[in-house]
Amino acid sequence: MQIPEHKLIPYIQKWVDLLPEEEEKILSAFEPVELEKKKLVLKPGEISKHIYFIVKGVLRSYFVDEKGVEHIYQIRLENGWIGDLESFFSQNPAKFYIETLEASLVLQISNGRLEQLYAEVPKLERYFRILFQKAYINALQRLNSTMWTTAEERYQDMVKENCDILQRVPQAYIASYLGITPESLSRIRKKKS
Amino acid sequence: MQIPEHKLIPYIQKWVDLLPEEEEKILSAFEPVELEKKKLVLKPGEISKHIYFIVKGVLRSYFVDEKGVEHIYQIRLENGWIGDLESFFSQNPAKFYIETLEASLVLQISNGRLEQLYAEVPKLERYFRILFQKAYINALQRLNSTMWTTAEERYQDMVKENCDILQRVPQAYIASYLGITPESLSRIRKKKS
DNA sequence: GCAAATACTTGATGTATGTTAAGAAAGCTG
DNA sequence: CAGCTTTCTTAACATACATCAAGTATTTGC
Repeated sequence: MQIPEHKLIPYIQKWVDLLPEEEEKILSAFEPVELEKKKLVLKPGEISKHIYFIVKGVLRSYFVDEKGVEHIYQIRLENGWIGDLESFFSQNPAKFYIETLEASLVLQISNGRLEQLYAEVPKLERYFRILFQKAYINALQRLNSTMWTTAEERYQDMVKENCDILQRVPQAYIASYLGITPESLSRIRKKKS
Repeated sequence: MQIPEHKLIPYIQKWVDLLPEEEEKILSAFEPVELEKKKLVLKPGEISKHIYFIVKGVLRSYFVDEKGVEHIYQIRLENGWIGDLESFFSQNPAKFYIETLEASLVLQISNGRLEQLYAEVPKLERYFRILFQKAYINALQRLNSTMWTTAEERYQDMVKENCDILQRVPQAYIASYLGITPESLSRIRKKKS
């Protein structure tokens, strides 16, 4: 399959300069995959084989608690990465589902191939170091706001940032992502207007 | 100052193999600093100059909200890293305080020196890539438990893990770290016994 | 070893958000 | 566009945790 147009390389170049041959090596390590809407690419108990760079579409990761309630912990759009990192890097059974919310196109890479790629293009360690650094800082900020602000403030922040997610995913998913019930989010939205 | 005994190198070697000369380069980049108890090493508004590897002692990072309430978001012990990463890496004004809770000994490194060290010892990119990867996975787990379990469960989990923090820091700090008030933690503890 | 400061506990009451249940609105599909 | 399904809203009531206020225990400094 011809790799469709995407921004993987520009997004890496934001942080590290690549030689043409390095770009080549990176591109050939990723495999494009088209996914229909509502497609599960990972289920709890499986060993996560891939992480995914999203070229087009929306994916979420979530788990289901003992009562059968879904809890979404990530929603990612174009040019974002998604995966169950714990399972992918440690090759332990996954704890999460990963699923498309729209028909999507992703570039996937396996754990083994990524390790090989690190050896071929050491600069990539730097790229992923910076990526995880930023992801970590982000996760801590989200943790702070979850612990120390109301759901209402968290929702208003999302609105203020004009977050694309709001336009693209059902409200119940946004509620779960914010850590509240759909009923609560509905009430919050009512209050504002 | 002679560098006191510490486990920085063994902790790095857990993830990457170092040549003797690489160990040398790393060691010479870090500066040991002794800190008294309750010493602030960073205040909001300052640009964070260093990150710290803790040889001995306990440090916390926290912020103070508009009402003057402290919110602790990290407590770190021996062989852990602490810093305001956002400020350190972006050289933006810090949002957090960082403070010792005991007399402590840390190894500090500046942003510029760390970049230089990455150039001298590229393997370090790999070490920090893995470190941030794990920190990120951890932060997401903490986020999950904060959103979707009760404070009581979170506290009991800490007890079950036999977390060293419980023995070493005042209860009010643990409450804040768990995202609740000291009064609530006191009641949770009462219930159990 | 005593006073003062700090840390922890307890109780009464308030509030944000959850739960349950039902109905209204919107989106799909033939 | 009719009917079915999914999503969203609304209301009454429940609950975990916060807040405020006071009292008790523990630590610290002289």
